[in-house]
Amino acid sequence: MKTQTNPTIYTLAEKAGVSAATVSRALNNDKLINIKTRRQIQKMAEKEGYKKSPLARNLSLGRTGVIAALLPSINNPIYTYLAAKILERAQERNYSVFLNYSEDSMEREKKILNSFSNIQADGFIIFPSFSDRHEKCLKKLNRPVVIRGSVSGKCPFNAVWIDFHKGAYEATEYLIKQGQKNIRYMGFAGAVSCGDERPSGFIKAMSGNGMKSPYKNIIDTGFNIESAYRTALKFLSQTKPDALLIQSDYLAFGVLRAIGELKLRVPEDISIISFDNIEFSNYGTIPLTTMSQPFDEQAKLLVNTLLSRINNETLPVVHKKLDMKMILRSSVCKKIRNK
Amino acid sequence: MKTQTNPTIYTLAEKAGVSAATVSRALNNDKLINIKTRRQIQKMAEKEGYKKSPLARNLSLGRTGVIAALLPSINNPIYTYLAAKILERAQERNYSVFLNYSEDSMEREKKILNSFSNIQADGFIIFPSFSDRHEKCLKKLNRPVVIRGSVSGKCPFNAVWIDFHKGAYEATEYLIKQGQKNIRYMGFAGAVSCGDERPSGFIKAMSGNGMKSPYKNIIDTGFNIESAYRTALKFLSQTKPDALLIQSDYLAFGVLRAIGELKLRVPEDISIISFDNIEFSNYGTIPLTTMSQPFDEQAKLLVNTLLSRINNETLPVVHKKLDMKMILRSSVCKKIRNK
DNA sequence: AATCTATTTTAAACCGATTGCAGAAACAAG
DNA sequence: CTTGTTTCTGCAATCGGTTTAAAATAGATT
Repeated sequence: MKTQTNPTIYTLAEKAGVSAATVSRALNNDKLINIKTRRQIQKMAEKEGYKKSPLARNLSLGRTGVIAALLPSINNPIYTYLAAKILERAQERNYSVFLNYSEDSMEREKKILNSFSNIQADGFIIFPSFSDRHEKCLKKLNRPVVIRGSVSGKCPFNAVWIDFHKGAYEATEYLIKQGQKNIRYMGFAGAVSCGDERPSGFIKAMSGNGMKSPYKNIIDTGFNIESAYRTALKFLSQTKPDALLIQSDYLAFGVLRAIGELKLRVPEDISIISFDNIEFSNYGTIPLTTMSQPFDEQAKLLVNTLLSRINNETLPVVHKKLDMKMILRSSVCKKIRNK
Repeated sequence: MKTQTNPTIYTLAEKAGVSAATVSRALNNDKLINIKTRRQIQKMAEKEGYKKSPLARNLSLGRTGVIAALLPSINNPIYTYLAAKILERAQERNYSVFLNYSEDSMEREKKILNSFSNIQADGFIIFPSFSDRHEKCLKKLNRPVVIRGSVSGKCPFNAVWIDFHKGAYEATEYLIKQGQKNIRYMGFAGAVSCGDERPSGFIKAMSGNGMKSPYKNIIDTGFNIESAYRTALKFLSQTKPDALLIQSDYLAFGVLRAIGELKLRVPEDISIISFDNIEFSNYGTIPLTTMSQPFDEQAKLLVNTLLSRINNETLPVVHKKLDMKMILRSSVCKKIRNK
């Protein structure tokens, strides 16, 4: 079997007795080329197993057909789901996606952002984990960027985020309506600095219902599941709250382990609402009531605004906030109190 | 702010009063260029914010620096973990990775494999979900391929896989030693056709211990968590086995929901061992005893064999099988029987 | 037959690098 | 001063496409 070099527009041109320009145009179905010639060349290309070289094509066109995405973590499946949806949407529009994960490390995040400027993607989707001090980094990319995360009104990049404030408010209200009194919020305190508004939503709902000094009711779990487990174990062996509002389903699974070890029952002894609606939240011994974030809509929005921006850099900057939806399952119960 | 076109070796050459060839060589730190000239050009490139165009470079070099990977599913985190490790290893060696997911759909798998031949990656990592009838597809890629999955001895591609047979055998033996009698295997029956050897390992251990017609003890869950839940719910409301061996931690979470709904306790009423050691398996109300598969070693092996093959196509084909390790947690108990 | 116009096709530049080969410069030796 | 080496630099081709502007051909009009 000889090493057969792939056909190019030049070899095709020779075989067809026309010029390379004609072949190129014919393969792009350019009306400039006579329909007969076009068909004939297309058929020949098919027969010879011709494949366009994306490399050459992109060099010539000055675009890569690639968008790069920076996600915070591989462990929390929510980012995998989002990545998958982004992939899908991008592929529909003939874009490829490079994924990368910062693993909630500021250092890695910086490093990846810098490496992105060598990657020559046509645009970027960024999930920042650390405040918006990146702005200079992102500007240096010199390409359209869409941020997934809350930003201030004057942020010069497109952004899409979830109304966590409202979500937390509604979840807390719901718990209160179910008769829960002693409610705690558990989550990664560091997330607040980069715009996590869940704690403030929680506090608003709690203080609106007459709870005082609600800040004391916020417990920092750290950002990974193991630290959430340890924190919960320590906390719950001392205190027995009625209900927990947890920053993510992912962290909730850490808390659940502590609950299991302490032989507490959900929801009889303790009710739980968390955030995200990852697939796992609906399985395991106790399906979790959760505040769902819209994966499809989010991904569609991220990809669409990015691609529009890529194709027309003068488009106005868009900041879009999406709502959450409560998914009722089995981790919350009505608390009946004997006065 | 004017639209500043990026510097190229040509603009640099002009500014430095040398030829583009010299600039190119200097930037590649070619000893052919006088050390003084080299430093000077490098410094200038730095100052001008010069970035090599990967597109042009790769076209010229005839390689892309990209490897593409086809994974079966986004929902089962094990593939995300593996993807992340593959990403890491590839990045260490300056390769980028395109990910794609077949979602256990044969149609999608075919489609993606075909699209891969347009992608011009330097090599491919393929997790086949559907037997090895792809061989022609993979050959058409005309590039190095490494398969993650068991293959026959004469398979012409590199392959890395896990010794699921042995893993299942050991897990079953362990359950038997714990005094469990009525043990069932639950998993996706379709996986067998593409080389899943867990059922055979299970059967070997069971029949070696005097159990007759062990095939009846295999229950098909389908491949997703929801169907695993439904199957388990139906099955467990009729039968109460002592223990379950479950194909993956992922599916085990589906089964756990059924167990929770039926008010059974793990491990008091029913013991569980599953496979993979995903992060979630260590959390939730009951940490699962599981047969761990080596993520790091696997990813390293996949990437290394692929890259070696890319850099030297004449290397011999390697088939490598990796062992599992049992991780003891809380989902199995010793069964004490009153005769 | 000559002119004009509309339709097809092609030559050549370009995208931004790499690299073989030839030639220039620097230096040493005779 | 000439010749021979060694070291350094540049020309030009190459990778495989796209696209502008110009040339060739065909068809219509007088």
